[in-house]
Amino acid sequence: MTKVQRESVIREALDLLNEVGVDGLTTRKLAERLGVQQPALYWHFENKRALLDALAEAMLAEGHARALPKPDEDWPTFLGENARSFRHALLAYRDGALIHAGTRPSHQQFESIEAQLHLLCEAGFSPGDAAKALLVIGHYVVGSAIEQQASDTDDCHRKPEAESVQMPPLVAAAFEEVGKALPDAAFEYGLAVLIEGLTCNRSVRRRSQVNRSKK
Amino acid sequence: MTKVQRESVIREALDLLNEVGVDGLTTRKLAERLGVQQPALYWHFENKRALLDALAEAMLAEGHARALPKPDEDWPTFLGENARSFRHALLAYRDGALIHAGTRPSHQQFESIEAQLHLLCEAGFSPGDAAKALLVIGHYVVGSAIEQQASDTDDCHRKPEAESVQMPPLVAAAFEEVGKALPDAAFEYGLAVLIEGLTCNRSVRRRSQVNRSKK
DNA sequence: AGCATACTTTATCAGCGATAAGTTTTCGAC
DNA sequence: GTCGAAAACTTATCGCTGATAAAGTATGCT
Repeated sequence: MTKVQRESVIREALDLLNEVGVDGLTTRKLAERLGVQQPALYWHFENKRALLDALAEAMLAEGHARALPKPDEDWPTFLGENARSFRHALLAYRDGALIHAGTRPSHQQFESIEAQLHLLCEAGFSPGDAAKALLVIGHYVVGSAIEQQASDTDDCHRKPEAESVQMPPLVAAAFEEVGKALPDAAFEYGLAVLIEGLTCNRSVRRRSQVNRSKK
Repeated sequence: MTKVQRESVIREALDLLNEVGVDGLTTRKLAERLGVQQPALYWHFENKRALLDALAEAMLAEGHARALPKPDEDWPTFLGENARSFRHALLAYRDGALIHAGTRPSHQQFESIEAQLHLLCEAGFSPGDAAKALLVIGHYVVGSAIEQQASDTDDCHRKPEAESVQMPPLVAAAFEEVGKALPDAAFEYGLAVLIEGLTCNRSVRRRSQVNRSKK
């Protein structure tokens, strides 16, 4: 079966990714792991971008468990759980967020998006607002995951103690308070802010819709 | 003066970036433009990453006008203007957001951050919450800019009419409503949601702080 | 047996970032 | 003015990358 080979390529690529990062993920290293010559990969994937797209899709399929709302879930908790699940999938592999960025939603994801839009529209969102809400949360998750993974990779190549000296007082205090916590704390803070903003926005919009409907 | 040359390299690199994108931005093409041999660039920049970092810094210096709050600006409008200005700077050059991502704040930016934190702390934010708020908005701006520029680059290589056929109804309706508007509409929506969430969150936190202070 | 399809190999390409070592330019001190 | 050092650039070359062409091998259907 051809599918078996293709999926084993993806598995090995994800493993390799975690060891060397996206810059070190070369077709030759991957081929060597698979006990195969490098051009053999081009039978299964048109080019490297197609391979990376497949990796992004596999990461989501593997780690993004909460793509669909549970039976009687209200929309704010679903949006939160969905964002956490999405983020978890992106962070599960080195440079995962970067690889995901720039990937268009695959056709099999359409049904998940449909269900998500359905949930929001039943709560009073217009289709456009619902789509924007999903987009906004997605952008936030991707943005914070990218920056977190970027700073994970960075770390060493900077003067270790020289920075604290020339830091202004509030920056230093903020570093103190937020630098000790896990980066998840900042993410959760932003996620709560976003969802709270959506609920506020929703009630405002409903009111103005009522006003507007009187004409 | 050595600075003159270095800055002219950056200028030409930014021009070239807009023509060919970050993947096409090679040291050879850049050197050719400058009427110089390729290794000459390594006199001014240690490696390509250093050049890209300089580009990111130059982009902000050039386009990010609202890094500091105006004299009597209230914090929600400043955060909005600041985010718009930041986004504008990232979008001014092709793949600008991607180049910016993974760049640590340069030391000259510290004073801007200090002023921003100051504004928020005077409004009642704790230093940690203020830092988280700035981080969150920054992540959102970067995330949406990256995805917007990624889809700008994409465009052509997909079946043009086949997609609308197999789209579920709500996805299609959302595409209709949000696809026609400029991508700025979605960004502005999210920005408003974020800031509204911050104001709500602020008042809640103040109340609970009052409660807690009674002990 | 024969033949097409699926898969892999060998050989090779142009292009990339980077380094080493030598050459020219610039410019201030004397 | 010239001389020497530092700055700026060139020539030559390296190892590695993604990618293609063409030839080879296995598999399985008729």
